[in-house]
Amino acid sequence: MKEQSSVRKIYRKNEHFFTDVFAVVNLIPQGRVTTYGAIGEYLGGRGLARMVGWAMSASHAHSSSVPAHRVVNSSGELSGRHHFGSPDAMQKLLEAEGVRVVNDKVDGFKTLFWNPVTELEI
DNA sequence: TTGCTGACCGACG
DNA sequence: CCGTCGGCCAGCA
Repeated sequence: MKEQSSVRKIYRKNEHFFTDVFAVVNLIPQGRVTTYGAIGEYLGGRGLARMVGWAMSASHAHSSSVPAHRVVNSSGELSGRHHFGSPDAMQKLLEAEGVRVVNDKVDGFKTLFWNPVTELEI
């Protein structure tokens, strides 16, 4: 039984997806980071990572405070830094929370990684 | 409809 | 570490 696929159907052409992505991102604790894939996995299963990235680009227009800087790729790299106005804005936001960034990569990514799938367990 | 493109991911060589 | 490939899904020409 693949409950994942049934969950995924819910998000097919469903605006709800954006809202849920923003909701999860808002749950990321200060000084912690998560990944596009983890959020996608939590919401509907594998393969939604690109959708999450897509939603994040929309978060800019959403104007409400979505801590998008706490979302990095699976390698801990700041792949979305070019969408923050200036190329180093994302890094500065992270460093302001005590997250060290070296070479566009989160230092101690594994330790700081906040996984909604296991942390939320819903 | 096809065929790209994307703030992605994992496997493989 | 690097490049490639297949998978995922929405939007657009």
